[in-house]
Amino acid sequence: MKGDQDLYTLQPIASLTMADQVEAQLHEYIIKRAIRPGDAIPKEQELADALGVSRNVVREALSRLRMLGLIDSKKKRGMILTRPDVMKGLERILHPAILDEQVRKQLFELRLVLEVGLGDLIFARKTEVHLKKLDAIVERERKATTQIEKIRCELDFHSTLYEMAGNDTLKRFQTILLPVFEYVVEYESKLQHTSVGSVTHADLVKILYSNNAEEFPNAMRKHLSPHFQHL
Amino acid sequence: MKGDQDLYTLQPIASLTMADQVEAQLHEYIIKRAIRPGDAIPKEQELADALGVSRNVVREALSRLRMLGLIDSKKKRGMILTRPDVMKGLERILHPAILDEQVRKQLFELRLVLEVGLGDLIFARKTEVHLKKLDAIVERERKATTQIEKIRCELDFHSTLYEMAGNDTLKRFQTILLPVFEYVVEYESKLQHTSVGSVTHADLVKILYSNNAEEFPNAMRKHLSPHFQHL
DNA sequence: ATGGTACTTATGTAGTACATAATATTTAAT
DNA sequence: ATTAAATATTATGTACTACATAAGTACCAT
Repeated sequence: MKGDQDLYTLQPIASLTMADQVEAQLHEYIIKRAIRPGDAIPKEQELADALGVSRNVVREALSRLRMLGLIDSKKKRGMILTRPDVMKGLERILHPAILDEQVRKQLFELRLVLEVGLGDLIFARKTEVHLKKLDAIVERERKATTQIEKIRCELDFHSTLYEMAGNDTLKRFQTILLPVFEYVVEYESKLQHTSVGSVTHADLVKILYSNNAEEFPNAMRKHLSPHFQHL
Repeated sequence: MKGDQDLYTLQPIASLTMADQVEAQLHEYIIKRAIRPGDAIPKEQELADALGVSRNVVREALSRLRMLGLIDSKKKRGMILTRPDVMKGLERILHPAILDEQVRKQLFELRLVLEVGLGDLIFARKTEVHLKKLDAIVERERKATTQIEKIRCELDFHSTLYEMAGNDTLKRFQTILLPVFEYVVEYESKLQHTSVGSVTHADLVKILYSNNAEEFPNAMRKHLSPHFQHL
């Protein structure tokens, strides 16, 4: 058709609801004014009046910010800004069942990337206690008879690595991603027998006992190599 | 009304609002029923009646889910489930100014982890076009005179690496994290002159031209070593 | 001062009414 | 009869009011 090119100039109609706009404005308000956690923000009715919308709309916008952990509200105290919880939004969405197949795959790749790169944080912060814990898991895995027990050890081992990294945000991220991983692992196991990588958990622990951070990334790459094959 | 209750039995009161509970229930409803994107969900009034709350409350809950990208709503068509946008919630929160200092630091560490571990995805998906693009950036950087131009090249280079990984979720994640990085880099630059790592961008490109994925993680570690020192 | 009482205030919830836009239905026109 | 226009229908979006509830505040009595 002739007019097709012209169509590109058309932008998707904004069609933002009032609540959307109010949310955006409040967000900007918070950021621009550099409001510190603990500070109070205007009352709902004041905001409604100032913005020229109904309190209802303001509440919808505030409800979203509250969900994100940006604000907290008490009955009479009004609303105060809180330290936003970075991972809160992710928690609600990252449920394997409602994720696109492709996104699931991408999140799984993200996990591989994280674990390969995790080395330096671990080496910087590992303690004897951590290493002993890994030893125990490896030992438990060696004795494990059932498949379920082995999988549990697998999860424990890698979770402990994230713990050792001493980065709460990262650890939390991993926890949120866990169900996605399980989902993908199950899918992979149907695809082919997940051969164990040439580097075992025991090998990884040995490297961690040494102080040779250089070896870690490639060791982990080899450990995860069965998964990398699916790229 | 009656006498006082035993204080020991008092638990940290949850004090969930109706909207909170409705949100949780709707969330569960969506997941349990395995509703596929495109499917319709009941009307607001129906939900309100079924849950025994006012439509107002239902709307607050729906508003949150809509913000997360879980549902979409058109005027008459009702509401339909959509593919949730994994990163949407993060986008709104990850503004450096409102983040805890510690969280900022942790996110910056996350970036280091990501880039060190990024190698295998890049090697699996890199193309000639990508490599040429990196060449161009390195060349631009070599000729750069101002500090600003150099920093821009720095950002472009690393952004391109994420692009090469061919993982949209990951790329998006990096884009969202960018402002946080800038914030931290500025902070670091005050702390001490950010000496360039012993491995340059040109060195990294050379490795990417070769097909030796083994070298990448440690090369990147050395490249980023000035940042790692702040651990 | 201490403790209680009543008052005040801001959020939370309910309910009604209407605007708006998209669909469905009916009517009109060629 | 098929198409086009007008109309009715319906679900979301917005506004407004009213009241419940909890958390401060002030005031009072002992």
